[in-house]
Amino acid sequence: MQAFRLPTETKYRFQDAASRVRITDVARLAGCAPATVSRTVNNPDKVSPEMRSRIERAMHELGYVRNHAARALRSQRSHMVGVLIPTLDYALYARLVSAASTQLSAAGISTLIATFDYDLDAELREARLLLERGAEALMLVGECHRQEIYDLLHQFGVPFVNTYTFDPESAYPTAGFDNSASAAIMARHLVHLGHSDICVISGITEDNDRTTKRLEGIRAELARHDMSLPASRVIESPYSISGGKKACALLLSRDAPQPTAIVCGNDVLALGALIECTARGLEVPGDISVVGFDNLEFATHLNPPLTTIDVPARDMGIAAAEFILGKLGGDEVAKHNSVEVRLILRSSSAPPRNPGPHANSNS
Amino acid sequence: MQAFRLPTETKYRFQDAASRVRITDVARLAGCAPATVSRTVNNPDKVSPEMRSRIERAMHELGYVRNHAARALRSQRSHMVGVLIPTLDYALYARLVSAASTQLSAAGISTLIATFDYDLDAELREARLLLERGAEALMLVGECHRQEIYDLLHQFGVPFVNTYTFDPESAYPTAGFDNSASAAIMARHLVHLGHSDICVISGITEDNDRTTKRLEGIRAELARHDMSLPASRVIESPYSISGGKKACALLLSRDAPQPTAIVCGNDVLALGALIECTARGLEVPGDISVVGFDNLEFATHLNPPLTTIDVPARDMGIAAAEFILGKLGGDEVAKHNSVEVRLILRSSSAPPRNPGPHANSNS
DNA sequence: CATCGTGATGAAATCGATTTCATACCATCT
DNA sequence: AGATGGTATGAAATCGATTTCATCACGATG
Repeated sequence: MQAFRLPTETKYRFQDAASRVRITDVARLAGCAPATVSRTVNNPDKVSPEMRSRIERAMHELGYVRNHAARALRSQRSHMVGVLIPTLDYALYARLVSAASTQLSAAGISTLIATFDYDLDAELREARLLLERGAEALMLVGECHRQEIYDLLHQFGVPFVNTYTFDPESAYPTAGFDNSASAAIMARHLVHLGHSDICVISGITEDNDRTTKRLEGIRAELARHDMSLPASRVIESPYSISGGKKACALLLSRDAPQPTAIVCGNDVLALGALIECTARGLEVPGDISVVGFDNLEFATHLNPPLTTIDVPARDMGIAAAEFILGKLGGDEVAKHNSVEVRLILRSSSAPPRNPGPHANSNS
Repeated sequence: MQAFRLPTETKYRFQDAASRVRITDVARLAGCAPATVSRTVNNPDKVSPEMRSRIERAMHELGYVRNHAARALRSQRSHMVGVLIPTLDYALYARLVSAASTQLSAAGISTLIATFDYDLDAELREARLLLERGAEALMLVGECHRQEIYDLLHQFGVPFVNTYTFDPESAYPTAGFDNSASAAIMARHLVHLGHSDICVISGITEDNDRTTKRLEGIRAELARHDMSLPASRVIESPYSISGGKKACALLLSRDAPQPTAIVCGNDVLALGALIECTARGLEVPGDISVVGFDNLEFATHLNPPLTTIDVPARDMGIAAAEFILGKLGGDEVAKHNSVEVRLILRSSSAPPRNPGPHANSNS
């Protein structure tokens, strides 16, 4: 019985559909060798015009579509890059990926995406998977990754870039901004307004160099003005509105003197803090200033509008994509690329009722 | 033995890195045939325990990573699915993708992402690219696509699902909700409150079945109450705050009697409308009701909090992923899957000053 | 005791395009 | 005329894993 099983004809329609048009089919119809078809696809000017048009007609007639796996296997080029981000469920990350993906697509490169929800072990697993899938380069977020990721990247000889961070001193390419300096700008703003009792609601700093550096930046700036930031004035919270509310409540209910300003790790936390302050009958910015980070879309429309730091996620995505494209193209590319963050002054920050020693009229 | 390895040793480190460990290297070290290594990777229980552990040790020692292209070529399985969305720069799409990607990843499937910025021709190009890359299935948004996409999908025998829509009558699988019915719910809500002068700020309806259906749903519901929706009471606008403001300004400045309620295509437009109304000294909802769609995170925190329709994007992503996984696994799967939208009553909607004939106390 | 079935393994074919190398042709130059 | 070079094309090797088919050993069965 095996003997006469009619080859593929009688099998599932799956097979049927799967037996797609191959390059040899095109070659046969066009009356040439597969190599010539390949050339018209990849190096059109190496083929004579008549032959080319004949082949193009054949391709069109048969509805030929290249087989990527075969192509990738032989040419060792996958035309795909991997993007590895904590989550897509945060506007700036989504925008970063969006911009990068669009940029890459214009260069004929597809984007493989993977998220790891801030779990570095998951990140490692996904990285391995992306490399296995043949990603020619990787876009990461931040500098803090499992050492194995760096090892793998090295072993595979795959270029990559750490986004959301900028550090000319780093051994690894970066594309982003200096988290420490940016947070310091905000701290300085508050100090200049005359605040001396400053609290911080930070994002979770464990395994996260961006949040860690922002906190460091604030601490350093305060130290520069002879102010300290004791542990009791800092609370870490996941990036959520309710987290911001809870953290704010905790800070406000402590014995310590009431803070006159709260620096939040991002706008979402700031929104939570704002809500909590309002609920407690505190006026913002009259009784207390609240500032954020990221300049999310809603920040302008809050009541009061939120003072924050604008992070140009789109530019970052483009910069990262350009870096990767350059690397893949074998160009000389700057190892570190920065995008510009800006302090956005709105009305959620103002001088405290009793300005401190560093108060500054022009801030 | 070093002597033998001269070739690769002395080449560029790039080459070095590129000449990755292959299955034959593992086989050699483990003293078996490549086939056996392949089996331990893909069908561990077809290999004896001793052999398996020997091979696993060898793989680990050499840092073996499968070559996806070869694997895909031979097995005709890419373990990748494509996701084709208008933009990642909209919270619900990002969330949809995020959820789907996570779900797929858990099943060992990677996500290829492509965006087309609402340009159907770009969508077609990207679809072709995704299929060329070997996507085993496609996740689309809406039902309105170039016919060629459906043709290609058919030709390739690739399963797909249209998300963001639910229509048991559709010839193509859907995973989402009934846009028409959902918008009708909102219209009904306003009618029950007693509104009779209702305007609509719709998303762009060209090439977009979701926006088109929402508008139809509103129109149908109004008709059910003997109310019409003349063209002069509808403005289309891209999904942006400024678009919402402009559209709202236009509606309010027309000769027609002032509307008592504005239905917006999404929360972003509603926010714009809200801002415009406030700027004109209109009280919401006292003078005019404004309602949105999507229940974006900020909607609760607006002033006044926005009445809207909650769209469970995460559930949709999961449903779509499950559908695709089922299809790929050869399971029986329901062709159409719906997720539940809910009317979220907040304080941006209220009865008009002079309730119309359909006013209803319990709404 | 011959036979059969079963499970573990190996040898070799295979997936579909790219790429190297060879060839044929024609034009140009000495 | 002969040497040279460039261009268009074809034949065949190749990428690295999977899969089919064959083989072998071993225990069970009639």
